[in-house]
Amino acid sequence: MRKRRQSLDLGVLEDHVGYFVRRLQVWVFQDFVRSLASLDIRPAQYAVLVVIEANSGPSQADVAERLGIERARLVRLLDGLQRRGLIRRRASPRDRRSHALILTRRGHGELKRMKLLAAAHEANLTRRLGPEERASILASLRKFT
Amino acid sequence: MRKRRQSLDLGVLEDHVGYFVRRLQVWVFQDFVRSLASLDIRPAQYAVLVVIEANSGPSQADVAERLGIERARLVRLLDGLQRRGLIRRRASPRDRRSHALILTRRGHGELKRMKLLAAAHEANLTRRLGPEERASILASLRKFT
DNA sequence: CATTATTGTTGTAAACAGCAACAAATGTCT
DNA sequence: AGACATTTGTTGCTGTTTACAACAATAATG
Repeated sequence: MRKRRQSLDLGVLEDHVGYFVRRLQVWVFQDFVRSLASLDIRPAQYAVLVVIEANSGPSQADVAERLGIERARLVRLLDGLQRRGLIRRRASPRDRRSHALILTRRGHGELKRMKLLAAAHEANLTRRLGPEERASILASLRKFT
Repeated sequence: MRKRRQSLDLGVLEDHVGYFVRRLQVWVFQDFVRSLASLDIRPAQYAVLVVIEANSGPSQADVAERLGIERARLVRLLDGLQRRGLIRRRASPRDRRSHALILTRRGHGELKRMKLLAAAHEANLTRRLGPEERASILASLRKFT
């Protein structure tokens, strides 16, 4: 039998929001990755695709700012999505520096499947937290941003 | 004047707990790092020190499991703390494989100062969220683990 | 026009996470 | 007791994420 070992005391960590936020974040992240593994999509990629779909030809700077990721990182992230034929960088009509991001037809199709799996992931979380607790957390977190 | 640009639509991201958890986590992490920058301590290091203080001579495996970090990563993290004279790896009396982790006198002193700065960071968050909202989030997140 | 700011991009470094392997020590089972 | 499996701390390697600095092209501003 395994050696019995009671859980350690967290000390003042018990009063730090950051500690628990991180624990939940890790769990959510891992479950999301697992849930979308068959499509080989990670959370950041999913977020970018969703935001591109929900807006008409946003620029890279727009997307980066809205999602709170660095412009430099978004560049390489989009490179990957473009290589896979999910998005296109169209020339912007009014600003020759910037790109208007759009989903390809294939991108739309894939995103549709991603959303199904993402919803399943969200259901996992609901099962783990209980529906009202999840709604409560969601409402509280929304107020933050 | 800056080009006026209204915020992009988040689309279905609005219904994903993970998205908002990440946003909060990033904010908390950055504010924590900034708050403890003068002591050159990062969140993971702080958590380890707190847990060592709150328990009597825990093993590395204990701490790693409790904090959800990998044993391998904890090794290098402890190397750094030991080099700075904050902790010691005492020989465990009952198991010659494992170490009993303890704070040095200096570790105790430094941790005391860290706690003050960490409390200030927590106050930042409270100011940002409001006291009752923070309490609500903390309670909800605690239930998760 | 001259200057300043923004956009996309590349490069680089650090932190962080995951996996595999290993020797030493302990536990388990017959 | 001895054979076998497991645990502990450790090292190495591979990506991923984050941060920061620089740059050319273009746009905005005085």
